[in-house]
Amino acid sequence: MARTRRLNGQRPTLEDVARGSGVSKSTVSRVINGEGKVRAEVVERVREVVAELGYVPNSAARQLVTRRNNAIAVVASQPQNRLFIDPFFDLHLRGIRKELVAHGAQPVLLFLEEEEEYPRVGDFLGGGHVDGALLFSLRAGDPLPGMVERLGLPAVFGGRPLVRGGETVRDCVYVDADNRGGAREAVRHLVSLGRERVATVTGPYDQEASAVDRLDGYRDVLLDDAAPELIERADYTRRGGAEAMAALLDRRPDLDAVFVASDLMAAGALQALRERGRRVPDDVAVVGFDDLAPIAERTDPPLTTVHQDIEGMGRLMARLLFSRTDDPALPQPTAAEPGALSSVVTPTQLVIRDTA
Amino acid sequence: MARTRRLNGQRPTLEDVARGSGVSKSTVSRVINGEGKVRAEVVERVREVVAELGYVPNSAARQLVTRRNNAIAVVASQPQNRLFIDPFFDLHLRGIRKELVAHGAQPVLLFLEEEEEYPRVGDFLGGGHVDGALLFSLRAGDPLPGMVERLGLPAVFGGRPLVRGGETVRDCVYVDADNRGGAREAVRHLVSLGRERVATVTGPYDQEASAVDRLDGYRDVLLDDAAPELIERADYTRRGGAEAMAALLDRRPDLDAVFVASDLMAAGALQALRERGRRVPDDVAVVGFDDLAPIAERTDPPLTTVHQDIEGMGRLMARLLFSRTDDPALPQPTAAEPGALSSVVTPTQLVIRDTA
DNA sequence: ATGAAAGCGCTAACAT
DNA sequence: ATGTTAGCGCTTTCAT
Repeated sequence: MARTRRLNGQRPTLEDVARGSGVSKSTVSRVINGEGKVRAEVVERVREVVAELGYVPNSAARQLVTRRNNAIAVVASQPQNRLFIDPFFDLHLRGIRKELVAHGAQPVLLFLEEEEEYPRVGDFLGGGHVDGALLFSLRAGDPLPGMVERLGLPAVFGGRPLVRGGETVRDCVYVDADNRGGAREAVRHLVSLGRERVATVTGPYDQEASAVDRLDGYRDVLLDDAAPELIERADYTRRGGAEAMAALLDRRPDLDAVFVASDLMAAGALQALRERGRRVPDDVAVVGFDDLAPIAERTDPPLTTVHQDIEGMGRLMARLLFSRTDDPALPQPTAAEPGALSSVVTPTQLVIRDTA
Repeated sequence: MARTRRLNGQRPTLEDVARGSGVSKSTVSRVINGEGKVRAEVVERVREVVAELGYVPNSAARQLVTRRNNAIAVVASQPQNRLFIDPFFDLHLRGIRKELVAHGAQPVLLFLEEEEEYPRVGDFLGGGHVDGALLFSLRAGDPLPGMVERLGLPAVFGGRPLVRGGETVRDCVYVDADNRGGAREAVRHLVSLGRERVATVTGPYDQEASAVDRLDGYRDVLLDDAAPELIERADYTRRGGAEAMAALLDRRPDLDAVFVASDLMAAGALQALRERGRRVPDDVAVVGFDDLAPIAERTDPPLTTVHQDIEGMGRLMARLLFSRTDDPALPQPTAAEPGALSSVVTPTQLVIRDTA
């Protein structure tokens, strides 16, 4: 049965569905949005026409009046391939997506690689395409926190954003692991094993808060024993970990333990130790950080490391965001008062395997 | 200087900017969209107010009238971690993003993992959020081609979509490498080397067109010599390649060459050959497919393989899409006539290293 | 339970 | 060069 059809090649609108089913636009709208208060008979007829016409609501029109569109931006400002290589990112994103999808929100991914992409992404975020944003893997001093703040876009960060030079991010909400506490536990474990010259391979502490915090945790425990030559900075990559380990061994051939601030770097460090003929853990005890199964369980020997619930942190970010976007009455927590919504630091846990 | 400000906590609109700078909405709109025909003096004043108010255009409102919003969806329907592991995806996506960004379009990534995500993604794609879609890594029989067709959304596919059971994708536009030709060249090379029992490890030819095509290329050359026991199917993973190679060696210990349908699988195959004590290329010559630098250049020995310009294919997809979205006057090439726009098959090239 | 009408923020004729 | 006006497709009072 050929009902009213759009002949002009345009997509069908609410109006078309209304005509096709002999009711008003309001009624169709009610059916689409499942508002009840419509006779079952009418509901069915409208549904038929919707299917027949292939009608899909135009969310621009809808957003214009409701101010929402059920999409959440997930933003990562890091070179794409760095993200793809990193199992951390995979897990984190998985957690985020699960929770978003469970809430019926469409996750929309945005990658930022170049400096000049910020304005365009800013326009996108401010343009009403999304109800909120989840941002992570930011560079130090990233303009993103300031941008979402200015836009008044509800946002939650993964990892405490590291501010650089001047501009302070006022009340940005973030989810982060207890990096400092985890590092303390790792180093205390090494000390409790009787190790006396505990070195550390750090992350890029000029770039990432997690690296700063893990180094601070190391210092908390060792205090004055944390000699500068026992500390070597690397970049969270496997190769960087190997090189840093080699440098440490050159400077302090007598070191008997090392806290490596990520599993990936620890894998590199183990390799460097092997190449230098050091036995692990007999000569040198090693503790990593992250507990990424594909790495920590497969190193030789299996890695003692600090566990963090990465997927859970992703889910938490999403839940925190929803606590804001779901109730528009809630005030922006950017005000003086932090509101019901504040940052969360999740616990870590030492997982003892065979390297320490 | 305190000009007119929004006091109600809402985001500023065109109207606010107009009031603040003492001109009409139209003029502000012209300034925003850089249409010229506005006095420099006025332009400057408007720009000031825009900055002062932190005005960002609401693209929902804009989309409603222009039908465009400068965003392109990039859709991958594969388990997220499969994508992240695969260097192919990284390169492909890089090419796509580069071209999109060069055109001033915002790439918006959507991942599909579960069956039940399709409706939501369909609503998103049909909801006017994006001007077009670039889709790749589809599963066999994926509903996506049918969906975008029905929505009338301009789309270009990466890799020829494999139809399964019934529904044919009418005139879907895709970019694909000359998989069949490349495979032919690879196998011909092995034959020209004097190899007489050339086996093949195929991709999942029940799932991906590329696997079908590469197998067809192998058969094209060998004709009746392509005995069933010389053909072993795998899944484009390293482990799968190793297992398939082992199976082939069990069945035909006398094989003297193998065409492996991806570099990742070839890496696995080389390992299996080594474990079985076969020398490469002396005992068994090996040719791969893809020419992914991080793999092909680092295998031992370096891999002879079929090169395809993956990043270029990504860029091409984007360009093809723009040729459609840029000129709305152009008819949908879904009509009987293919129009100026049709699929592109890009050439491949044999890269001879040390395994054949 | 249903319809009529207003309006979300913007652009695009059409005036001037 | 600038302003006025009429919608884009939808939701949402407010009537009925």
